[in-house]
Amino acid sequence: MDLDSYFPYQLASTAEAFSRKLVEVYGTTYGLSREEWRLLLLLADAKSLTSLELAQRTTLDKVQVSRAAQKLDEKRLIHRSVSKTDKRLRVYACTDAGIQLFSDLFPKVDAMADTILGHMDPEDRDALERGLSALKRAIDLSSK
Amino acid sequence: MDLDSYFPYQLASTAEAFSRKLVEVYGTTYGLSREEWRLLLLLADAKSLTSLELAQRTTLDKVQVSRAAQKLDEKRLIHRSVSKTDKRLRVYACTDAGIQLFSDLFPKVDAMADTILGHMDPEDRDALERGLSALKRAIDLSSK
DNA sequence: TCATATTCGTTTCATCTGTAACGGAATAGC
DNA sequence: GCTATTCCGTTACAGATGAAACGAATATGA
Repeated sequence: MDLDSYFPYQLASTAEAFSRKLVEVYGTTYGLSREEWRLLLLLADAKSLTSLELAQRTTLDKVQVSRAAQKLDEKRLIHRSVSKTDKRLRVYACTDAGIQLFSDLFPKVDAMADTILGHMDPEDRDALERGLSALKRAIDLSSK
Repeated sequence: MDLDSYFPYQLASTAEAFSRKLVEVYGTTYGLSREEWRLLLLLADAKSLTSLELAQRTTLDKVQVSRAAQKLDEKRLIHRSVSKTDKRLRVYACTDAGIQLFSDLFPKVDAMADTILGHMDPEDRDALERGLSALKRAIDLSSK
C-alpha cells in the first residue's frame, strides 16, 4: 500500500503539516494551543460572544471551549463572566492585552500561511479551496 | 472574523471531519487508533517492514510507531522481532489474524471514503487532489 | 406551583500524547 | 582494539484529551 497516494492519508497528513507550520508561530513563540488560538481569533473582532456561539462557530465541544477559555483567562487575554439573562451561560470578551496580542500575532500567522500558499500556482490554490468546500459539503451530506 | 472562510481553519476542520468519519469505522467498531490503522495499512501488503521504513512512510515518530506496534502486538495483529543484521532495529509483520482483520476492515473504510467522495462532483474531487498535492509540495518548499 | 427533565459549564478519571531521558547496539576515529 | 559518539527502541513523567458524571440553572408539563 502506497500511503502517499491514498487520499484519506494525503488529506490528513497535508492538513497536519500545514497546521504545524502555523503552530510554530502562535504556539512555539506565544505558547498558545490550537483551541486557544481559535477562540482568540473569534473573540478578537467580536465584542463579546457566549459559550454557545463560540462552540457553534468552532466545532469545539463545550469541554474544549471551557478549558481553552480557562487558559486564556489565566493569561489575562480574555475575560469570562456569567450571562445575566441565563446564568448557565458564559460571556467571553477579549481583554486589552488579548486584543494587543492578537493584533501582534495575527499578521505573523497570516504571513506564514501566505508564504506557504505563495509557493503554489494560483490555479492550484483555487482548486484546493473549491475542492475543500465541496468535500465539506459532501461530509455534511453523508452525516445525515 | 468568519472562521469558515479562513483557509487554515477550513483545511483543518474539513480534514478532521473527514478523519472522524473513517475513525467511526475502524475505531469505534474495531477499536483501532489512527496510528494503529496506518501501521496495519502498510504492513498488510508488505511482507515485513523495519521500524525505520515504517516511520519514514507514515510521518509517525519513533515513539508513536513503538506504541502503536505494541498495541497491535498485544492484539496479536502483528508480530515484532529484532533484526538480525542490526539488533537496534525491529522487524514487523502482520499475523494471519492481522491480515484477516485488514481484509475485512479495509473495504468498509474504503466504502465510507467512497460514500463521502461520491457526493462530490468529479471535477471537485480532481480539484481537491490537485490542490492537496500542490499544497504538500508548497509546505515542503517552505520548510527548507 | 411543583416535580421532572433538559441544558449548561466544570470537574473527574482513565487514557493518550509529546518531550526528555535511558540503555543497548552500532559506528567513527584514533 | 578501544573509547567516544551516534543511532535505535522503549520508558518515565508531565501535560493534554475524551467520556462520563456532577451541580447549578432553566424549561417543561401537569
